[in-house]
Amino acid sequence: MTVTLADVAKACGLSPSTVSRALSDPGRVSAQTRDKVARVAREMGYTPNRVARSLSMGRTGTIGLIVPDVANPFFPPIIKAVQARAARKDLVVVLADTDERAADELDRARVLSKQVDGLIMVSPRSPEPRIAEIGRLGPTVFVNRRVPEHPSVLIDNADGMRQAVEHLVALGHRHIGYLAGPRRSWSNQQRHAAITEACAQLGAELVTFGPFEPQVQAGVQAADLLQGSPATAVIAYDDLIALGVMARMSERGLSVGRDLSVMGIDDSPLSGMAYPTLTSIHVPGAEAGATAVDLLLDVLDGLHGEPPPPLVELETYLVVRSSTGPAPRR
Amino acid sequence: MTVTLADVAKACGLSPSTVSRALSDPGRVSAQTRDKVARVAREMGYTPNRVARSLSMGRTGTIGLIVPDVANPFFPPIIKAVQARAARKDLVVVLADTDERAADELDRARVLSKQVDGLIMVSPRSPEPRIAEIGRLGPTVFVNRRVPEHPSVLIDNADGMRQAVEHLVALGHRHIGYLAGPRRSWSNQQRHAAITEACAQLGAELVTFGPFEPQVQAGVQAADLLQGSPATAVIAYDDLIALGVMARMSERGLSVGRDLSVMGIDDSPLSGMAYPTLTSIHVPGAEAGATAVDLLLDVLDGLHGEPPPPLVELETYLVVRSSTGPAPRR
DNA sequence: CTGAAAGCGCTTACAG
DNA sequence: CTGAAAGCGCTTACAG
Repeated sequence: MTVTLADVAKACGLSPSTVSRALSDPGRVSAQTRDKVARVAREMGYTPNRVARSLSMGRTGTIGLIVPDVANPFFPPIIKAVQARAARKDLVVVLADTDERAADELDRARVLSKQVDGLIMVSPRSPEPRIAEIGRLGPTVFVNRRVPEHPSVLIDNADGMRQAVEHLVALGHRHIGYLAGPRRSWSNQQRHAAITEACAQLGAELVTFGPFEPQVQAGVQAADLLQGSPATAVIAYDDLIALGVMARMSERGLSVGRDLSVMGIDDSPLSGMAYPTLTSIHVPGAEAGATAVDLLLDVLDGLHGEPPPPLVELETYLVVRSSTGPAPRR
Repeated sequence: MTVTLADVAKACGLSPSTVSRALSDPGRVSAQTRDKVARVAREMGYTPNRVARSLSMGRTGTIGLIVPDVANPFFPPIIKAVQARAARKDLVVVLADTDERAADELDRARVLSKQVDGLIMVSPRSPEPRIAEIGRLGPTVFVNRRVPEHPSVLIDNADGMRQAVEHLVALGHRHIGYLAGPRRSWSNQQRHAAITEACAQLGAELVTFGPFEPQVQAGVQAADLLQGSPATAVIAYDDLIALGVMARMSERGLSVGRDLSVMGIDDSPLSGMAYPTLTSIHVPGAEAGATAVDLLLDVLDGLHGEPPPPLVELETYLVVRSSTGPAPRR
């Protein structure tokens, strides 16, 4: 019922080989053949069977994308970017969401790796050894995690963090709180380190709370922990936690930006939606996604030469909105 | 380099046929054979090539999922649910995001349809005829859109809408605004119709504004249009628009819930994150996603009999939070 | 430029 | 219960 290469060949009075060439590498057949095949194929409504092609070519035209949580607003822009970039390169993307369960990552990666040309692991939560195992499944690029011997797209938190602390210090804040993310998060470690350094350099006192899950609810909880603290400003591991803090403060009748300055990280679409709007550190998720696709393609195409795995580092910067303001007088 | 069925067969001293059976239908071989094959396969690290299997079986074990916008918080829960349900059934899901461009839907569907067993189209924006064409590409289930001759998962807006209007009327609101979604949105039509009916029955005056894009920014714009209106409460096409309205009102120094009651639709995770928290009509996105997978599987498995295409209708209900309150005295 | 042949790695009637 | 054979629909050296 569905028309195959052989059907087209028969209709043209040509061999399947020739039809195949006419369609995929028109330069290698006569102009006459090319035109005829093109016409007949169109008339018959022929569309190549990608599965068959995959089998004989050893390439599926598919890449796998694994993220911790589609519902966390940090990831959708990445997913969109990967998807868009892949589509432009005629690739299709299969998606898996691990629901923030680190233990599921390897499993999902195993399944996907069998039907894709390569994998993009975004913010993987697995411990070191398991990450290495994932890397061995096939061509893999990591986003937001440095993995030895593998191409990775990293976020350089240093600049953004420094700008953030500078901003707060300039506003008169001397005691800054950091609401830590989960321990399994690689970027939490990076962020904590960067902020610690920035505070040391700029003469601010740092107090750390947490760890907290990257969810609004955790921020609500964090807000209450802040009560006895001298911190007049807090930087949250991500925007979700920051939003939770804001919501809770408002609920308690406190003014965010006056009584307490709150800053998020990610600059997710949410930041502009909150009220007051959330000052946040921009993390270029979309660029990271697109870059990851490019890197993966490089690996797939250049399977021969083994150049040192590329490591792209993307920059962060502060976006000031309304949730941060002058330190309150004491 | 990668071990195949044939390798395992040779190592076992059996034919590939037998090894294939031992692995996929153990009941059809001797216990001894079964055990041996299982052991050897494991030892050799054999994993079946899914592409080859797909080609010979005519099933890819993959389903396609097309959504308008991954970044719209209404869709992630659906995506997660589809993904989770599919994973449990040993299916992998390939995702496409059309960026709210109705014109891209058919194209993306065409590409995907060639490498999946079936398609799930969520809230498709294409006009009628093009939707029909998509339906002809292969087994397809539609979510949030009624398509003749095709299984669909629909959202029954009537209950939720009625509850919403009842709630507002009970609070003393007599003039209600509806901030319409885009014309291409099927559910916008449904919602508009349902709210119109509810208002008529409950004796409230309805004023419609829009259409607006499902984005926060559009809500900001809508808030200003409300200025001269007698409406003391508004129901927005979706939570994003509602949030925009809220943000803008707060910016203008007005109190949401007092000066103006605002209600969203979708009850997306966002609703609980806003301040004040957003009263919204719950739309069971996750259930819809899971149901869609089940329906699709039914179609795929029962290709023989042609029972009338199932049409599942999911209910909506009101979730009262803090953005709605008594009508202000005039 | 074109064709016959082999191969990609599995599955599945058909015999035995 | 097991095997030989054909087939899924394409691609690609190898000849000519």
